[in-house]
Amino acid sequence: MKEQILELELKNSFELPHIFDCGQCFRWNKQEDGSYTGVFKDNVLNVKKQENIVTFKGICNGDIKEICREYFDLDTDYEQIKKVLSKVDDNLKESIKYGEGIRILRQDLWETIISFIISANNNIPRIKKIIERISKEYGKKIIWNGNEYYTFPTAQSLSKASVEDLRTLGLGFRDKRVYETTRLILSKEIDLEKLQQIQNSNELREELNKLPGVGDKVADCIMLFSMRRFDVFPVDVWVRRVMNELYIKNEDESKVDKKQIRNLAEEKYGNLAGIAQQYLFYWKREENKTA
DNA sequence: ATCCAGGGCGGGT
DNA sequence: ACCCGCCCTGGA
Repeated sequence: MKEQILELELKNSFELPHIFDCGQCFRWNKQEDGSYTGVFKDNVLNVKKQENIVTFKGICNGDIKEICREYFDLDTDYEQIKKVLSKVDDNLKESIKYGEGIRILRQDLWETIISFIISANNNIPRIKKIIERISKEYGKKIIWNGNEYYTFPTAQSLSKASVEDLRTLGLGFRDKRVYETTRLILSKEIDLEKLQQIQNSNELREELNKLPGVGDKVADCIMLFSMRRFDVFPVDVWVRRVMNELYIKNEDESKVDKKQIRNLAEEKYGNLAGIAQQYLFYWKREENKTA
């Protein structure tokens, strides 16, 4: 396939570090020039922003313009979303100022399910390494600019991996979860097409919970990052920390109930809770990095 | 060396 | 319903 290039003027609500470091994706890597290169579906792309001009360049399976429009969710008006969320309170307003260029990518459902099963009780560098190894072993190779990239494997392809194979790739105790989830999806015992049609988020979460390795937090990440469910509010340790600091103020943070946090988020942020979560997560997380 | 990292599971009340 | 200990691995 041939390289394609797309240039767009994107003034607001599009900042690469905000998009790629807010916790939603694992396969985008920062380059020396500040641009990011990543693999999604059958595409390899480099994205660079200079002034207000964003340049997308790479190998695309289809029209780069359409692919980027969808993946980067360019038809959604984040200025409007931020305007609404800024009115909630000063805390959220502050977090939005910090991560004003965040966008929720439209990621592949299957890849997101497996990726977040791997994320359980794990750290980001290792999560990324494991996903790269899985892709290298079971994905499809794409060569671009003399470099090798690997697509995330299909369920069909990943099903060739035994539990032992997965253990060898470093998944640890998550090996069985990935193995069994792959089978449930491949056999359509859990039918991903049908999942998309479930409107009610609580109902959808219960369905996702049937997959081994998918509890409430992972299910919420799947819904937010690959199913456009902006109403869900994934509660991980960082979000629990920031919500406790801002609102709950319990002296023992570990005692704060996750359900209490979800209810609070729904009450405050409504059907935009998931986007609020991204601003809060990025804010707290980056603050911690520099501390 | 010991602990922990973007949880989930299974076995207890 | 809650509660708790345990789970692979590797980097600090």
